[in-house]
Amino acid sequence: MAANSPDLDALADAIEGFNVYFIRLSAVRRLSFSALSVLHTLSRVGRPMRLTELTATEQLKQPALTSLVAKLERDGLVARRPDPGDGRAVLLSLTPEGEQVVRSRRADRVARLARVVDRLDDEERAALDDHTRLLTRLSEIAAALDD
Amino acid sequence: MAANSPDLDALADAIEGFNVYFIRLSAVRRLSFSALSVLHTLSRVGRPMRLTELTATEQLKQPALTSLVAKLERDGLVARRPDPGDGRAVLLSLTPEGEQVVRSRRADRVARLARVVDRLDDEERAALDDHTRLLTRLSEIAAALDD
DNA sequence: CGGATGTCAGTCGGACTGATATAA
DNA sequence: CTTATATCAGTCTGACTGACATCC
Repeated sequence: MAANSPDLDALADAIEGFNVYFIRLSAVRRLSFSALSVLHTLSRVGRPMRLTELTATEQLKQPALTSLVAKLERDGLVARRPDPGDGRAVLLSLTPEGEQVVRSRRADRVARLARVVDRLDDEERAALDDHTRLLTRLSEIAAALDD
Repeated sequence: MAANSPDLDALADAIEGFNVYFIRLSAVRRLSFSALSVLHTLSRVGRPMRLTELTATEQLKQPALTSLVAKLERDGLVARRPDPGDGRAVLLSLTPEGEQVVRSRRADRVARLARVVDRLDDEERAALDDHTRLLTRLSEIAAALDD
């Protein structure tokens, strides 16, 4: 390992260790991991999406998404309407209730983070925003590499 | 929001965004998420574990672990032997082949990280080890809070 | 005996593949 | 006609609950 390069093994371990804690899902309204992921993606993208578009980000095939979205629609979390410009396609968007689920999950995670950050010392806490920026940069680069 | 406190919403978003990228599993040997998680836990803990002990870290009930471990044993990735000190219990450990699976997954992730880190500028790259330390601190605190 | 550990049996949801309808 | 989008049908894996055998 080169002297001046970052320790990627240590970083990978740190990420994995942190994920073990961060991922633990407070089972919101009996929704599956995939269901929550769809809600989250719709929220993050912020505009109506097609089923096919979701197959790219979710790890599901089209038929699985069809039935998953049907369930989310029955539950009142997702709205489906035909695409006015393309008779084959369906446009999916979050209902207000669906948005509420996403917000509530985010709030849970922030509350969890707050309890952890509370235990940091002042110096560590001061470094946290830089940390956030770097993490965001890594995500952006990673997303760009996937194109 | 207080002026001198870190932006937890931004941090939560950054973590979620990064996980979207980092979690994507290269389907190793047709192993399920749960199966990989068990292998990973056994590797991380580094000593034989009971089924019951695994139910605490994995998000599975005992019967599910029984069949999952049975499958892993058939596949030669996990070894089961009776606990010499307790006739009810079974001790689970990774076989060399199981350890190889974990190593290979780690290597994949490090390689992925390397491609991303490559695109950072010098200043960002220099900050990365501090980043790792902070992330590790967060995991340790989070783990301690769960007791 | 009561509590802990693990397994067995039956059920169910969620995902896959392959085939199909409809529109671009 | 070919391609894209979505859905339907059938199957299978993986997880659950509840009952059970075994050992502390």
